[in-house]
Amino acid sequence: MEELDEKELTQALRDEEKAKSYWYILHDGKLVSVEEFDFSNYPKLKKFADYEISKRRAVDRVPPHVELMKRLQIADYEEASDSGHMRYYPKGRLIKSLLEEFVTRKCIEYGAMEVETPIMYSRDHPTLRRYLERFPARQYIIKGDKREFFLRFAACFGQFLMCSDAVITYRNLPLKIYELTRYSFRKEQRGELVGLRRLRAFTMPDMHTIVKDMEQAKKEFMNQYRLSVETLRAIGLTPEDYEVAIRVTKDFYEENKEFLREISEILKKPILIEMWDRRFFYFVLKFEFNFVDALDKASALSTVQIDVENAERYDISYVGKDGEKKRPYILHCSASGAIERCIYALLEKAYMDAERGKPPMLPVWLSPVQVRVIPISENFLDTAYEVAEKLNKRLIRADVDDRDETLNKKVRDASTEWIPYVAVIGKREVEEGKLTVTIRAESELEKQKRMKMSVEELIDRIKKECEGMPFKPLPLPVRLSERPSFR
RNA sequence: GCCGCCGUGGCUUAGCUGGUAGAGCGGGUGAUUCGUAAUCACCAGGUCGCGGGUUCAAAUCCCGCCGGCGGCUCCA
Repeated sequence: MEELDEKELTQALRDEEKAKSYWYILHDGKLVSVEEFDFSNYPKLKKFADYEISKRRAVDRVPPHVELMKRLQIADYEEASDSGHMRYYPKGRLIKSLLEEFVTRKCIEYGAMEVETPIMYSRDHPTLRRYLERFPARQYIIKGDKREFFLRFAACFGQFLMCSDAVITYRNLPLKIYELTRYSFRKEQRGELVGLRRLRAFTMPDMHTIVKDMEQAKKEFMNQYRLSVETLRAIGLTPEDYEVAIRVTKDFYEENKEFLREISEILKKPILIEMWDRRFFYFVLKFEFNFVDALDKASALSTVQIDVENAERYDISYVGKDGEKKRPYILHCSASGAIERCIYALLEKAYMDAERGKPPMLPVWLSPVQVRVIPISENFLDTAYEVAEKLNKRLIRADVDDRDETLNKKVRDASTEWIPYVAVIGKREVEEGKLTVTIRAESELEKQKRMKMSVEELIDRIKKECEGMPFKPLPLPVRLSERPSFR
């Protein structure tokens, strides 16, 4: 049994080696080989292409987000677990919850039905077995009473098995099913694991769309491309933050040049194309949005694939208008990519901002503390509590620095915590009925932007900024003195 | 998985060629009630990642393991 697995694995790897890749840049409707493309206006795309093609990377330091995730008490390594399994502190859990809720909402608004499927499956299930043989990833194996199980590495299994048993007609198509997989497991090699970028247990929003034919597949592909752009943008990652890659078989490309040109029109930026002379994965077309980090490493966030193989393998079919059973195509979509990887990207982006003199921060809707209220002295503590209470009641995460520390110290701490709004209250403020608020997003590292505003004005401002995004209450005690430090 | 570097109180770290640990931050206590980036003093806190070995003696040398990072590889 073990021996057989080994054979299958090498066979699949060999297949992979056999397919040749050709690299191009698609820009303004023209396909140019990577060697001929003028990258001078696209330094990040150049970095990305280098990373993908030459696999060249000279890095001699720990990625910046690792120190940040620890210092900001978002996440940390958990030595008692396997590598690549993190602990998330209250702030990290909050950020994850918000992202999870947001992406899930996006997919449901898009028309997906949310389901839940098991996290482990029998290794001997005939259909799954063939899938595993085809993709020799390293899985976690769990021993049951009689059978052995593997932990899922995506939601494909559960959703495909569900669809295989479902009665689906052409009227139901396109049929979208969504699951937030917490977790998906991939036993990546140890040397591949880094901070929040690459994990062995990660949270993956995974949507599958069953479509009746290639026309419908292409239409959905385009819609989901747009969905992914929107999702990342709302999360805080704009198209300037990532590079687009499209991987396609030569045949598909030749037959769909116009379609790919239309795709490239959506973001109007050059796209790295990897073309395979034959199909060796289950898909004929996929795109990825790749985040390029502070050390020039790239990793995929959103991705959509057109799967031409698994409907057959899982015996998924639909009844056509003519009453005949037909074989659909399936799209795989992760609108945001792994949630942990989104946090990694946001932290790396903030780090790169700081290098350019901009105070690093998270988007306001994701900031664990949105407003810190600092009383100038003990005399204004009660007023500070009142202000914080008012904010929290209006669904804004606010806390109060009630510690016996100097004002300077409190201001400094609020800043190193990346708190977007710091409101100071003293005699002047009480008399004027206004707060003196430091606005991080409009500050520079050396020069803070400060504004007098009423509580209502502050509320309006934050409400506007966070419009349409999910909210969760402060995950920590309001008073800093009552709050533990997790490191 | 392979190769390399690393692992000292909660955190950051000093400790040269072996003689059983020093600091800063954080924490506790007291003083201080402060107008925008670290107030002062005192106190507590360490089986030096884990397990073996060499030695009169190991944080320091050797072996194994675990964990982190980097490279190779890989990323459904």
